[in-house]
Amino acid sequence: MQVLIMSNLRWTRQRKLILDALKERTDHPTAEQLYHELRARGQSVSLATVYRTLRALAREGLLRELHGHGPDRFDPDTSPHYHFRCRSCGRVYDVAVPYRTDLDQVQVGPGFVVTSHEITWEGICPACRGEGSGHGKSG
Amino acid sequence: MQVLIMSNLRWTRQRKLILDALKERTDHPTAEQLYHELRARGQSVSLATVYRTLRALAREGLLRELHGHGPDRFDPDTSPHYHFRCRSCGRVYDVAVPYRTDLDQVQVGPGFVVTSHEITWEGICPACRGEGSGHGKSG
DNA sequence: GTTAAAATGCAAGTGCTTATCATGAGCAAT
DNA sequence: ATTGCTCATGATAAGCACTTGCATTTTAAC
Ligand SMILES: [Mn+2]
Ligand SMILES: [Mn+2]
Ligand SMILES: [Zn+2]
Ligand SMILES: [Zn+2]
Repeated sequence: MQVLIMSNLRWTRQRKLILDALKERTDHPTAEQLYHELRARGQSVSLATVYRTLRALAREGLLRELHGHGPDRFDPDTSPHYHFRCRSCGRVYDVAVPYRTDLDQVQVGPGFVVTSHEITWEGICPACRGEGSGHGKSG
Repeated sequence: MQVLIMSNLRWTRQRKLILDALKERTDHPTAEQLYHELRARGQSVSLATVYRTLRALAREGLLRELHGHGPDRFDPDTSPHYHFRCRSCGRVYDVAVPYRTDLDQVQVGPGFVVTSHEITWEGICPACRGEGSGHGKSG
């Protein structure tokens, strides 16, 4: 199945594996988490390739990169939506608040060109609430 | 002059210098930028101390840390407000959009505790618009 | 001034990510 | 199916952005 029709990327075994593994998840994993997931399944992929692939697929618009506190995370959902970040475990969750198109029209100031906006909530996630005093890093 | 009345931090020469240097700026500098600024003024401060001081003062609520793409940045303004990040130079600017207190009341989901939110716009800043094809790192 | 606790500078260490480069695999034309 | 060009991968080194350990000051309280 040809998925990279519009791109000039080759559809390799590793890229299939990595993109599939990401699509199975809704917790916005880090490159390293994806790497461990694949190894656990007995699939052989190098960490460098995981990073390279994720960046490449992001450039092609097939996934989205999230930056913030700690290592970068990756999102298989490229549609506009917002996030919650747990300041205990770092996990990122989708937030079901409607996307505000009007915020992309905001005039930041003279000479500024706005291309996007994002809203991120911070706090503690359910997984960390029920974890003693929770200073976990599980996610 | 005792500024750290409420805190248990000692008011050292380095901390004065670092906080003053930060307060003079509105571009949310990185630790390294502050470090170079101070050196340029002939003030002797180590990079480790700049980092330690900024983290310590942030913990005390005297300044704010900003995370995102690239190195952490620091903001002398601790009041609630939003930011614009230039994806060319990385500089961060304040955005004069009124703070939405209601967004801190958003129910992310069952078991989630929200402590704050932030909105960040992305795009190109005026400094980078007028820079040829601008792929600068000046900020 | 003495003194105990805390801060600094230097250098080494860590975590995340990218670069290098020899080898292997995808893809299109034979 | 084979060839050949080009791009991708794996292994590992290097790079960047911090962080930490520790001996040596400094601070601030007596
Ligand atoms: Mn998402
Ligand atoms: Mn600000
Ligand atoms: Zn959590
Ligand atoms: Zn800029």
